[in-house]
Amino acid sequence: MKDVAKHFELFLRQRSLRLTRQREAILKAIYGTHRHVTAEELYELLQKAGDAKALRISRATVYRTLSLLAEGGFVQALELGRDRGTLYEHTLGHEHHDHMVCMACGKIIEFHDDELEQVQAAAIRRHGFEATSHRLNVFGTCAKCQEKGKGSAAGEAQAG
Amino acid sequence: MKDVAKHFELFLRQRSLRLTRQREAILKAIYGTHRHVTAEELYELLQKAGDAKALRISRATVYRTLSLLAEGGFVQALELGRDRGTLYEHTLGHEHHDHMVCMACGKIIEFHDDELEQVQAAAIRRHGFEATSHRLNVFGTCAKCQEKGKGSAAGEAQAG
DNA sequence: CTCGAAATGAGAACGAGTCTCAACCGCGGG
DNA sequence: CCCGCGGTTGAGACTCGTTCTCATTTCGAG
Repeated sequence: MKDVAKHFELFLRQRSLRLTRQREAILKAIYGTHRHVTAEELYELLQKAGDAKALRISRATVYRTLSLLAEGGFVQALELGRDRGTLYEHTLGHEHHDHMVCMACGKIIEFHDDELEQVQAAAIRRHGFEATSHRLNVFGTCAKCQEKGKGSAAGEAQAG
Repeated sequence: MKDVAKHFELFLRQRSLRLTRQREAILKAIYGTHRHVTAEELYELLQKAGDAKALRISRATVYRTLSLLAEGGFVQALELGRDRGTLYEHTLGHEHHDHMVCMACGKIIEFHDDELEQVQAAAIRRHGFEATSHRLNVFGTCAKCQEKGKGSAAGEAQAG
């Protein structure tokens, strides 16, 4: 986290941007949670935290900073349908991973598989495409919810 | 296409829904293009086409029908960031495929790889998850744009 | 400390998508 | 072939995530 702050400062300096209290607070906030948060959640979180230090942060600043952090690779946006807003997760200290979203309980599970990455990369290359990033989102039912659902009613959920 | 209309009629009948001229027109429109279209594009398209037949279709109906078609598995939604709206593609006659999005020219390339699918399925199963669907979106530069970019300026684009 | 430029706050604006509800019309029954 | 029930539609209001505007504040180099 100390490290991250350093990196962020450097990143800003490189682009002649300023290190403001707001930006610091936002970086700290998103690195202080292990969850996937929306801009709004982060905003509310910062409202509370900020009261103590008399530091008000507007919604606009949260959005702006989140974009900045995404550009710098400090956070990553996750888009899982237009119903919820964009979710953010911090990236430093988390290697690339994919997401499984449980349609029953809403849990988001991160996973990583080397073989999968390799096969993916190969398939993409085979098509002459040069990938800079990729996102795999899996929708379905997590282990826990499979248990729960065994006797009782069934679920729905579908698409491709 | 004739086939699809039949299937759709059946689908509606099973759910005691009605086959209206609007629904027919929308189904026909989305099966009449090979592109990925937004609800808005489809709406405009239908405005023109409808003038001839004096059939006006409202935006609401386009959205409603698109959802219905998605439920029935006739179309599939593609979400590639909040900047554009949701894209739709018809599914019947198209097996499952993933998407590569060129950040330079905006082209969307569909591809499919059996090995990839298998490895994916295995990785997911290994985590005790039961998948009902998944989406792999790859962002980068298509072969054509790689050529173009070779001598001149570079591109940006990034994320995970 | 000074000053210019970047950053912020508040709220207006935007836009994709949804909702409302009166008018409409598929479609099964008579 | 007409009737009527209730699903469907159109128009536009509405929602809500996100971006924009612009006056004011605040970094931070000198």
